[in-house]
Amino acid sequence: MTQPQINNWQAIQNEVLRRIHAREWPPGQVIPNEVDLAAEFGCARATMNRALRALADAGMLERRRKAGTRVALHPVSRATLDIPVIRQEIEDRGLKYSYNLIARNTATPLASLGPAQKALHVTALHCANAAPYAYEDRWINLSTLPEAANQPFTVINANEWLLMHAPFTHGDIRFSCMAVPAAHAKRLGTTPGTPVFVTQRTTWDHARTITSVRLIFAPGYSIHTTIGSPPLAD
Amino acid sequence: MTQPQINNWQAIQNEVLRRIHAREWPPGQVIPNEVDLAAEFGCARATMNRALRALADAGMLERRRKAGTRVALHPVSRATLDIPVIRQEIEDRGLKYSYNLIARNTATPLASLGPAQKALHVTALHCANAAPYAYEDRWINLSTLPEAANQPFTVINANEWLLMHAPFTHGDIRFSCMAVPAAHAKRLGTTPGTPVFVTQRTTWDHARTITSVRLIFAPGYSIHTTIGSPPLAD
DNA sequence: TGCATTATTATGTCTATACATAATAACCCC
DNA sequence: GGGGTTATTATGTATAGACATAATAATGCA
Repeated sequence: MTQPQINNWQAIQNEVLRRIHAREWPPGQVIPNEVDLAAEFGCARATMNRALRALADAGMLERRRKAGTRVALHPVSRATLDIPVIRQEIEDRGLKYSYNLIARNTATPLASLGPAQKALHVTALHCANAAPYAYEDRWINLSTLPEAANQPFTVINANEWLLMHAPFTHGDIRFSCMAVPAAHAKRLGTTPGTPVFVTQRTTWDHARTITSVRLIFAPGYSIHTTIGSPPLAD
Repeated sequence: MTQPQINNWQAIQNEVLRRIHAREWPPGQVIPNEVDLAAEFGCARATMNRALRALADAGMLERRRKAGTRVALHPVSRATLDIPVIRQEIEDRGLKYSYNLIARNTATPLASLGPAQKALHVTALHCANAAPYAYEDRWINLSTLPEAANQPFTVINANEWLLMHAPFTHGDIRFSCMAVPAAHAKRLGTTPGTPVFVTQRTTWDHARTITSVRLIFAPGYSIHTTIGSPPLAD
């Protein structure tokens, strides 16, 4: 069984995937260990490890020390979705981006930023080809970012300014939908009650909140992504 | 500069992340090459490579041969979201899962499955604690999966049967929202026009479509995920 | 000057070896 | 037989060295 001599990890990954899809290794089954597989494929264990680890990262395999490697019972559909800067998202669609600040004032936020503290409240409208694209309702934590108080956010939007001046360590996103409130319907070029897509995002720099933003998208918005990738060889 | 002697890739990754967040390596900047960094950290190049590659996978760095490694200009928020089996999603929330088949018949699908072919059309309702959770509208490609024709889908739901009998190689998901159609409003325990979250998913086995499913969730549904992970050391 | 060819360079990957670590299996003693 | 200790095992990771590859920079020629 030292025949095939596949010695690049992607080819090995493909072969392992093939065996999983072909049910040679059905869900839940423990597959041979790295040493044996490396011998079978005629490669080093490190290479085998690379291939199997990548598949484990993708959710296709489950690995545990001593217990071995098994095919995931529920080949969990793990999708990675990139959340782009709004400008980029619009320009990638070949549309012209524009931005309008609606309001900007200092106040005490409700809850999203954590314990009550002074924050900057910014509302704005992002447009694509002059048509409403998304309404932004943002709170910026002034105790984390005092320099934000000097920013007008009239030309440079808060999203991009924050990315340049306050990179976050981690964040938290929620996707939902709601009936557009009467107050925002006209801005988004629609009528009150129309279903709209909403994303609510909070970002932190270590333990301190940076910003919490809600984006209400104009009707028709959707997010698209993929699971896995089409196999190269058919 | 051979002092620190950090020789595990995760510690190195953290240190690199620290430098990025601390703006020692601002966005867009090219960072030293692997050989130099390995020397600085007192580790092997392979270890340095592992750390930097992981960060590149996470979207924090951009790497190109010869050009070198640079800090991503837009630290693209790359979220990985797991799309679970509905039963699991419901049971994970501590609720009791139940399933009701609504209809099942053979017909020619519209477009989602590709060129017109015979398909099985299944509609069903997923419930959590007996309350409507999601309405499922699914087409199963019978030319790819003829054995699906013999499945009643009365007890075992199509989602789980397909996972067990027809693993997919890749797929495609779209998240959006809409006003619930009058035909489904009652089933979902709501009134026509209410905004509801919708996911449309198509999966393939190599070049052949397996199934295309639309899930209309009951009002209030949302998807939650995170970007990055809270730093260990604060 | 402009274009094609050739060096250079940083990342990408593979190898063989070694040790660390977590988890199970085996064992031994009471 | 039960419970705690030890051995075994598979993955996880680190290392040094080597070659592959892509992309840029330098060079040379018309």
